[in-house]
Amino acid sequence: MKNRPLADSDKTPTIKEVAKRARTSIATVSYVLNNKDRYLRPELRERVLLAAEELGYVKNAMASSLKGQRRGILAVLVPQFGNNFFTRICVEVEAIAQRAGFVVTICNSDENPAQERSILDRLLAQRIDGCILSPALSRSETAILLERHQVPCIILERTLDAATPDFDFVGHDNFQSGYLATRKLIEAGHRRIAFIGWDSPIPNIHDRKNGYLAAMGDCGLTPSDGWLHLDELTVEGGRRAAERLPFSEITALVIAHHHEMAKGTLLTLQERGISWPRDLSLVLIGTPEWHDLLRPSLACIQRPEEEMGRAAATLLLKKLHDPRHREPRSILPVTFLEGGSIRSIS
Amino acid sequence: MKNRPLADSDKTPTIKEVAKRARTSIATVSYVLNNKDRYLRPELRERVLLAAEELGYVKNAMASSLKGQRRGILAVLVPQFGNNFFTRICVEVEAIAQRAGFVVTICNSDENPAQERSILDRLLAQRIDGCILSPALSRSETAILLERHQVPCIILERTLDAATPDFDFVGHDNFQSGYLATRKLIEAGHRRIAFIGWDSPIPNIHDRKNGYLAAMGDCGLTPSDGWLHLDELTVEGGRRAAERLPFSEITALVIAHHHEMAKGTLLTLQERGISWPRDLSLVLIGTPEWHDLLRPSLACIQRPEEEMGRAAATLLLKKLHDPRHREPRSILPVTFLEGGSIRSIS
DNA sequence: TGCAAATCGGGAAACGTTTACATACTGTTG
DNA sequence: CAACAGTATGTAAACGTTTCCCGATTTGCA
Repeated sequence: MKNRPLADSDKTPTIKEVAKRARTSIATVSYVLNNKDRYLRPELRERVLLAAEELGYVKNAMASSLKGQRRGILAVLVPQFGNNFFTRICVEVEAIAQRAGFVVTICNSDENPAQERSILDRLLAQRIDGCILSPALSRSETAILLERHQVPCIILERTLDAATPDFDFVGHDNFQSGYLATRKLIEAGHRRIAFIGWDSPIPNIHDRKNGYLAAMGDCGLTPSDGWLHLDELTVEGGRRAAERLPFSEITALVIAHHHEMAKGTLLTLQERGISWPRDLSLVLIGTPEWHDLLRPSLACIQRPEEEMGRAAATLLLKKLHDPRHREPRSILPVTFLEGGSIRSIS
Repeated sequence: MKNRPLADSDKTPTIKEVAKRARTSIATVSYVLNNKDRYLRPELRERVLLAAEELGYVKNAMASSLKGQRRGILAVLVPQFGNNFFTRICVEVEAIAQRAGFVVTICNSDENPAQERSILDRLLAQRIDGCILSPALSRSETAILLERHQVPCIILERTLDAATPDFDFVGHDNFQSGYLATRKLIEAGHRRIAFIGWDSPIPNIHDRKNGYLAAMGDCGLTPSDGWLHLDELTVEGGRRAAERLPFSEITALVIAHHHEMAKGTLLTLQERGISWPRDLSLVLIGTPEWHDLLRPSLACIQRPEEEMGRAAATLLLKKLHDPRHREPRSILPVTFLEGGSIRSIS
């Protein structure tokens, strides 16, 4: 038995064919299918529904949004799709958007502004209803373009470069994460604390470093030369930074990024036989899946990915409903996750 | 300075306004913008391009696909978006689709057929150009609907239930992964090997178990009662399965799923003081980020996620170009990744 | 000079919807 | 029985493109 495509046409049927089959007009079909209230004999309504069902009719969202209807598509544009942090956020956004009847296109700019731009053009062409944007390199161009084209837009996690019009923003507290990580080590009695971070072109990433410096300063501590290393956000970068640490001087380390970079650092420590917390106490910013599988487990600064995803998505939905809706920048707090990687040396 | 929306309208301009500004017709603008070959004075062409630029014109993809053009959207519909395995595939698909000028909507059915169905309706309404589908619970309904609506469709990783028309397929070799994992343990001298897997409603998942049984059988070994445990694909499921293992009997264990389930199993082992490979040799199916961070590191069966993503995406693109294009089911092989979790007991 | 071919450009019909408006009945009321 | 409210349905104009078709101008060549 050959698998025949659709009822009696060879392409997915239109409203017109439904109308014909139900022996009525296009308009009537449209009214029924969108169940607008309109005086309609129940019998006719039934006939239309039946015809649509029999033909396997599926509304053409393009045609209907041409006439000014909602598009049905939200976009998420992130700089590192592979990074757990962003993946977790995407999962949450997708779930919420789905419940609201949208589909979500997820795009990866890969920290590349040119690529971000070309994606943006495609998204604008698609006339997406709204966008959650975490800009590559913090450039505001993309956000401004979205605004120019009146696409509701939430900036995620990364602040924009210039003094651009204040966009809606959802992020986490980078400063606090650096501060808290350092603080926890200080509270355990550490004084000689190093810091490994991303040599990033993104301004607010450096708040982690600033948090570290502030926590040190608040306790009257000054990092020596060679305690603070910034490098690439890769396994290699993590390795290089780790290799530059003066292990004889320091007793603790803040690893400011959980993704590839932390992996490089930890591998290097393991290979050099530096074990935690015996030789070095550790706090990691971010919560990789494996934080509690390592032995001893890793103390982490947990960022609220799920909450961020929810916050961004619901804020976007609100703006869809009322474009003038504004909310104060929401900078969500981080929490400290106990682990066995801190040794008390009081 | 107030941030004025667009050049001189308050909404994103249409081709008509570009035409007016360039003092020519809509038709001409369309020809220029799509650079179809048409006899056109270079001067006019310039004028059109300039006008479009000045107005910030962005083609309306909906209108243009209404007229039978390509839609510009591919879909990926997976059952576990949060699972690393699928995430890695999605990353690759997205990258390839992007290079081909598409955007990708990624949807999560969350192993829920009803949800899958409702997503499907939305995707059909969007008239997506093509779809990569990894069906929830292996039901073929979704795939059949896609075919009925003539949406090119690649089935990913999970075979469909009934003897449905043969769809294009990209997956990895589940049987081989179970077989190889077991085989490696046998080669290291183990005879009493247990297996923890997912009590799954999906048929081809059980090929891993079958691979395990076949490898045992091939070497004249028979698993005793209590060596094989299937449970939920969650941390809890992994814990429960681990707790039922007869540790006094067995010397090795195949953990058939890397995601949450493996985590539960490993945590339980750690908590009960069973260390690998001293007390128990381990092979894990799947390659979590942390496989080489654990000490000793974990021997893994590596599934070719990147390759699968690439294969599925390029196959889909080929089918877009020629809908009759067919390729044999591609079942990609797995590889063994050395690790410190196998003890030789020859 | 004449005329076909090449060059250049616009008019208008589709694509599949939504919706304002028009039309046509049926009671009910004064 | 005229008028009107209420009920029930259809007509047709948009929405923003693409592209077929046709007309007009220029060029090349006999």
